[in-house]
Amino acid sequence: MKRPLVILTGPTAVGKTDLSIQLAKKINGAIISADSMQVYRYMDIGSAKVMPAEMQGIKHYLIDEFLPEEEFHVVKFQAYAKKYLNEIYANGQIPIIAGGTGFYIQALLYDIDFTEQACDSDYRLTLEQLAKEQGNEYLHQMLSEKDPKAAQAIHPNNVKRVIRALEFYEESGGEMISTHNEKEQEKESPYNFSYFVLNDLREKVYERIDLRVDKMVAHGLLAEVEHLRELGYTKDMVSMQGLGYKEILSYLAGEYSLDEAIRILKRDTRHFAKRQITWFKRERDVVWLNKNEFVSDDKILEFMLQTLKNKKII
RNA sequence: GCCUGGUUAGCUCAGUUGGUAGAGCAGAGGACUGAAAAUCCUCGUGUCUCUGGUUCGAUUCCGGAACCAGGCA
Repeated sequence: MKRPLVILTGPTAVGKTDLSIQLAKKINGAIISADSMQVYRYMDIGSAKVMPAEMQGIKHYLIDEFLPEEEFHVVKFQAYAKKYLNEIYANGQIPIIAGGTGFYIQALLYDIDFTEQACDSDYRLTLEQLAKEQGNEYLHQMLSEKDPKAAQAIHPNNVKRVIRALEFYEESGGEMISTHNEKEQEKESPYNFSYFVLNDLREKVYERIDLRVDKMVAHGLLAEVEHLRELGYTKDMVSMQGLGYKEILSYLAGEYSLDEAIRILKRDTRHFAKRQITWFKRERDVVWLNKNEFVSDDKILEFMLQTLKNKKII
């Protein structure tokens, strides 16, 4: 018998947080956040983090669990989420994965195999150096010789991904990432799940993003970023590459005006929302919740509950 | 009222020595399996303000009109 799992995701600023809490209250759920930025402490405003006051007594995991200088990534997410999942099942509750990081959700839902590999950062650094000195094509050529399929799939300019493929080959002792991915792609989920994607008309999503950025600024985004800077956090850290942090950091460094920083932040957040939607479109077995097709938020919740009952998740 | 400059893609503007046009931004689509709020790829037909004239042919040259900006009164 597969264990139950509820997923609630969607593009940034559609209203996932509130709905996830409403749902958790109805089904005796506990929430695991699938958000690559809300895991970090001190990053509240810019990440639009769920604050304790909003939680209404619902237990939230993977919020505020890491420091901004720590590296968080899919593999860690998967490991922690699996651990918390067991805890939630043991409590007789239903887990709700809520958050907008599609890659994290995928890793957990299909239990993708990230084989233990020594994180040999020396090799990565060497490759990065090579790319800089010899050019992207050179690195891509290297990949062609080791894993032609991967080379075909990855654009030469996508250096990050070319490096990862080479790294994989090196550290797995000659296994190709392309065949590994093919295998993983065919996996079936070990869970009895419902994958909800909350969405709205594009223009509405964009409007809400613009509004939310203005609110963030009004509520002290600048002070928050200044504080992080004082604590010694810099732009090269993964956490500081989050939307709202990198732009304000650039502004504080004098790279451009505040107005410009805000303009760029809004624009890049819109682009991000679009990418999220693209990701979810590609995922299998997704249930879309288009806000414009419901008369009220209550109806969305009702629909979700019905879907969960039909699938015998609740 | 006069003078000067402008009016070209949703926006900012290039450009065509006369053969119906192209960048940036915005926008759209896509990829993604140990950085994912990251990283990367693809996509540009629009009464070239209107109206006369010259011309085989005008968005491009000439005249007039309208609107916008600045200057002078």
